[in-house]
Amino acid sequence: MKELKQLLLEKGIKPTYQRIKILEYLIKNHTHPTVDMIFTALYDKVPTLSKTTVYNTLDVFNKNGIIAILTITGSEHRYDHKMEPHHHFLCKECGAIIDIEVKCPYLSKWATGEHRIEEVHGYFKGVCKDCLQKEENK
Amino acid sequence: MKELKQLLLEKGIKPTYQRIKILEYLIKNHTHPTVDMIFTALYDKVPTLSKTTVYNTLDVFNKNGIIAILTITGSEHRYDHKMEPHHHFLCKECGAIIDIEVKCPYLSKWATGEHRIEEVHGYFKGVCKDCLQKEENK
DNA sequence: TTTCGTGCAAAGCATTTGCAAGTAG
DNA sequence: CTACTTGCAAATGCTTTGCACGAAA
Repeated sequence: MKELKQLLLEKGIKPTYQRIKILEYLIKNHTHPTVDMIFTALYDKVPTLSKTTVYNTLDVFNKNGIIAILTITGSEHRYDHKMEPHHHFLCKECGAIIDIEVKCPYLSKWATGEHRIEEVHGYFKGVCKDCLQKEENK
Repeated sequence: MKELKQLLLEKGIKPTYQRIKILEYLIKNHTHPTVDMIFTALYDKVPTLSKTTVYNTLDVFNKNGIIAILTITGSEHRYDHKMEPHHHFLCKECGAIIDIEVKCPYLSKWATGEHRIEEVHGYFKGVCKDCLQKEENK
């Protein structure tokens, strides 16, 4: 908890209670949540929390490079606490978003040499192994 | 024009005037347009056209594998007439979406082996070479 | 006739904006 | 005091849905 406050201060972000709680949630839950998931999960502990504040906070985090925004589903944004560079897999069956390790040296290396690349995204869609398993068991 | 009708028939899609026009637009304009761009561009020639029909048609095309849907911007869907597999680059400056050739054998090869992959997407964000040029000339 | 496609209007959601009140340094 | 943050409410924008009309087989 102490470290989170420190982490925000280092990035020049005022460590308010809401921001610490949202960051804590993102670090503990690598489920690529929506704004609504974050809001609902924290509402118990932070009863005055509003979605606007969640949006504001995520915007600040994103601009400071603490998180990445995924547009994988097409209907809402998903938020991902940045760790090692990796890609994502969306299961069309259950909706889960699963981290996929990147083994290629680096995408930008082979993809382009003329544009200035600032973000590298990659994602896949299909059916996750859990859902495949369930289908087999029917 | 004749070929477009044929192309739709082969896919089992009833070749209505609206559908042919929308397909023609997508083939002639590889600009990854929004629904609104398609609608606005065709409204002159097809005055009775509605956005609902554009949505319906794109949905049919997508389900038949004629087009791909990009969620690169996060605010609206972009539609791409499927050609060779490739990735996309979004310029944060001018909003252009530029095709990026894929030189890696195939992403799914090295990314995962457990989930059933049905779609492979990749995209980059940054500043395109045109906008970089403009900055230099200032 | 029966099915399928079209398109208007309304509804649905995620996100953004305006703004007043609160809080920290 | 001053600047920033919060959060309610309203607005915005993209997409979907309900439904009636119309065209084609």
